[in-house]
Amino acid sequence: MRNMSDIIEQYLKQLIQDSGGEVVEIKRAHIAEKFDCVPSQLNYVIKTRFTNEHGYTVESKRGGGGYIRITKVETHSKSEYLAHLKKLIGDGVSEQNANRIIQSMFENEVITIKEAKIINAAVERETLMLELPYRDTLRASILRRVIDVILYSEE
Amino acid sequence: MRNMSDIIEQYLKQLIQDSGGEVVEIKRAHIAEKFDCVPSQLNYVIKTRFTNEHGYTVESKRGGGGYIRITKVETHSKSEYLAHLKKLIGDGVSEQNANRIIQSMFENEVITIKEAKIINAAVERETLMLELPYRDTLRASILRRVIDVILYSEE
DNA sequence: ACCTCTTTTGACCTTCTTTGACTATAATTA
DNA sequence: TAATTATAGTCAAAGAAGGTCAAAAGAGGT
Repeated sequence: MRNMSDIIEQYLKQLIQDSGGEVVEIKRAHIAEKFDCVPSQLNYVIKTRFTNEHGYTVESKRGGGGYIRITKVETHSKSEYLAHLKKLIGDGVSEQNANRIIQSMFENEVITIKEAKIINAAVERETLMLELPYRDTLRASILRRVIDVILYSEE
Repeated sequence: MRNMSDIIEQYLKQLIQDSGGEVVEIKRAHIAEKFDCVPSQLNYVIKTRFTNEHGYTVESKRGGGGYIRITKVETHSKSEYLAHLKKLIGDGVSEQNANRIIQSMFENEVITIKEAKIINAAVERETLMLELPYRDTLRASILRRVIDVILYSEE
C-alpha cells in the first residue's frame, strides 16, 4: 500500500470483516490519531472508497458520542443487488462511478476479473468516442443492459 | 546499447525478471532521476517498447503514492486470431457481423458463454441508441477494445 | 546535403492525496 | 436555557504524482 488513504481503506475493510462482514463503527478522531493524519482525511477516504457505487452505506453522528458507521450493502439476493446498481446508474453515469460499480460487482463475486475488464473496456471514455452528456447516457445504457444479462445468466 | 531509451528498456525488463518475471512497479520520477533524464522519457519508453503488441500491460496511478505498473502477459496463438477479428471489424460493423464474431470467439474458447452474452448486450442496437452509421462505428470501437482486453488479460 | 524516423526535452495538463481553516450538530454542564 | 465541549462535515488550496504533445536534436539511409 502506497499512501495513507489506501492504508486506511484496507484497515476499515479489515474492521468490517473482523466484525462479521457487515458493519463497522468508528470514531473519526480516533482513527486519524492512529494513522497520524488529519480527521478530514477519513472523510476523503470514505467519499472516494465507500460510496454507494462501491456498495456501502455511511451514516454518522456529530457531537458527543459521535461516530461514523459504514455498512456493507447486502448482496445476499443478487437480483436486489443488481437492481440497486441499475438504479444508481439511472440515465447517466460517469466513468468513475461506472468503475466503482464494476469493481463492486467483482468484489461481490457477481462477475470475474476478466468480465470486469471486458465491461470496463466497453464503457471507457476513449471507447465511446462521444461528447458529454451523450457519453454518460450511452455508458448507462450499456451498463444496464450488461447487468440485465448478468442477472439472467445467473440461474 | 546506444541510447537512453534502450538502456531504460533493458533495465525495466531486468527488473521484471528479477521480481519473478511477471510484473514491476516503478515510480516514474525515481527512474528518471536514476538515469538522469526527464520523467516523460519513461512515457516514451513505455509507449514504444511495452505496448500490448509487445506483450505488456501498463497501469498507472497519479497523485500521492502514484506508480506505473508494467505486467508481462503471455500471448499465444490467440493473438493472431484476435488480430484477424479486429481487422474484420475495422471501422464499422453491423450487429449481425458482430454477433458472428462474438459467436466465433466463444466457439474458439476465447471467451465463455457469459462473456459472450455480456459483449453481445453491450453492442446491441437498442443498447447503443444511435443512428447509422455512428452506431456501427461505435460498435466497432467497443468490440476492438474488448478484444484487446481479452487478448491481454490472459494470465 | 536531404529526408525520414527515432529519441530527447520541456512546458503545460490532469488526476489523486493531504491538510487545515471554518462550519454544523449533538451532548453536557453551568 | 445558555454556554461549553465534543464530535463530524465541507471546501478549497497546496502538494504529489503521472500524462500529453510538439518542438528540437540525433541517426541512418540515399
